[in-house]
Amino acid sequence: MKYVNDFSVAIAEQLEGVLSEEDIKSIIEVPKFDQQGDLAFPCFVLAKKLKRSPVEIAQQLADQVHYPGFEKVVADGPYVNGFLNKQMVSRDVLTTVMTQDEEYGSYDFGKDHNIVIDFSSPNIAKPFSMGHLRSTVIGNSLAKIADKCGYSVVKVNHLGDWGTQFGKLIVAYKLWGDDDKIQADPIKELLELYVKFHEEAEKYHELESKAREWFSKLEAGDKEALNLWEWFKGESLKEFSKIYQLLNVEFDSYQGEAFYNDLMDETIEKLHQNGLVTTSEGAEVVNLDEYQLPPCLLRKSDGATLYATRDLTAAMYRYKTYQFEKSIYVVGHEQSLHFNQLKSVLEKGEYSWAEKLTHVPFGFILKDGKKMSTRKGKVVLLEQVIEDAIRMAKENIEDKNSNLQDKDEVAKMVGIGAIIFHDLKNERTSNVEFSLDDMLRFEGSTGPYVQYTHARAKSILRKSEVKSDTSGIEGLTDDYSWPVIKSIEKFPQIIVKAFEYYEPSQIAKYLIDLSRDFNKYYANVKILNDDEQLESRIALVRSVTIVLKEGLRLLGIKAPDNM
RNA sequence: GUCCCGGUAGCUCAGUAGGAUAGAGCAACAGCCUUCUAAGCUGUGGGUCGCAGGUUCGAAUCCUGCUCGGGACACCA
Repeated sequence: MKYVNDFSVAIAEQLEGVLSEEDIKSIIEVPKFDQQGDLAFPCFVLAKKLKRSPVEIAQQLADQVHYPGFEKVVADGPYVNGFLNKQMVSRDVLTTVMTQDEEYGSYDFGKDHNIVIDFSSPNIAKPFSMGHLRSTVIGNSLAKIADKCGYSVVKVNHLGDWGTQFGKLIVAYKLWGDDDKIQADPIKELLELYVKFHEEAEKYHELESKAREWFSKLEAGDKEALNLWEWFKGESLKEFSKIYQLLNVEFDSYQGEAFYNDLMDETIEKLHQNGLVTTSEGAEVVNLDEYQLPPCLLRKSDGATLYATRDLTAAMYRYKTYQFEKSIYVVGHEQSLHFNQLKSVLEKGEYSWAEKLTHVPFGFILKDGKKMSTRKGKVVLLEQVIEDAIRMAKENIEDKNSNLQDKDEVAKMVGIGAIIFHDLKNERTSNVEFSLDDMLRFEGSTGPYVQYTHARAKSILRKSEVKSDTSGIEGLTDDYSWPVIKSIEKFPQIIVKAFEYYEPSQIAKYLIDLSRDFNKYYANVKILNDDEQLESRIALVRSVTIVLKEGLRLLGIKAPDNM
């Protein structure tokens, strides 16, 4: 923030080169407690250099530093604490936000660069699990954040539409399948077939080899196998698109694994030319000893290609097609090794863009402390959870605001907002225990809390006569508006942080903080009071709505004006 | 066995370039709606930051060892 610059310049003036302005800037921090001021300069480093007591130095600096942007500068033990001029800063911040509106916090450092984000990527013929939800909402949010930073974003849904599971499914279908049942509820039926297959396969091992047989047929282009595959895929996509519509997620490409089938030989051939491929135990592999990694398998001893081959092919295809600056994979953290191998193979092959690949892992959703397993049918269906959330949101509306218009529309925004926010508020990499109660909570640090804060603020704006105009903003000096102002001022930095760490949770946490600050303000200050600061207070409220709405948008959540 | 994550309040988690007195939400208890939406606000209780060393003026944060939990480790994706 620019006030850090001002502070470091003011301090640098007094130090006569003992520390550079850059150094000072990097030392400056935000005090832990409000009463300690807005910016602090700890004097420990200086004490060492000057061989004097830090307390003494702080005292001297505090007496000498003067800058019109500060109300006062005081020494507090070994710290020099600066108190910003509230009137001036608040006027600046509010004017900026209202002028820039939804562009506030936007950057253009990503201009003219493409980012490919691979996310969601559900498996065909399997239900859309909570795990896929994580990939979907994280990826979707990262796409919006990257766009906010100026990048051109390509959102890729790398569908799991190929692999031996289709062999299993075909076998199961032929043995126990019922067309009518599948038509009626495809995902559920296909899942049951899949689960049944694994149950039966434990007793009758020949099922496994039958499945491999059918998958080979599929790869060879067998008519019957292909038709079944098309059918399963079509039904699955119908189901998925329902969910994407609810979550308001869109993709630029649905090129899944099957798309790369014809390019696989070419990939292996290229790697051969680079001299990377060796044969081991009948399989074609790339040795990665120098990276301290196990070898990467490209082709099984029976001639079939593997997951790694497909991902290598996809990476090459994407680089050729999009010339990406970054290629991000939002995939569960259990696949870290796979992506390390992927990157290492490309590095070894001297593909200069290998370093542009980034695996953005996330922890999984646990059930009773363990990973959920599709094979055993131990999954919680996302669609069910979404329905529950919307229904509960509706009940809340009937209960608290039954005169509301568009109840169903708002219930949808709130219910889904709760689910998405719940998923994004925690650090990506931590595993989370599945808890329906937590997901459907609308109080405390939740999406609906932020939405509610936004709706209250909007409600005030509807009641005020003040025009959306910056000329009357004089600035605010009270204690309750100050945390709100400082919070609003931080928004642009939060976006950069969220982008650099690939962490939407940074934004989610920020929105909770801002909402809390604003709710305190709301509870303690009469906003619609006709005095000379009315326009400034309204500007504050308006700025809060702008930031909350934009922040929620970056998470993929809608902000109703009324709830 | 090797490698990668993680262990902070009863529960879920913040604390990301080492800094002042350890922070929220939930749950529990006690308050606040004739005034801008109570999905809110205010207060109370609750902690050997997994354990032990080390580096430092200063460690929840960095290093080492141990321990517990999860994950990955060649023909699945």
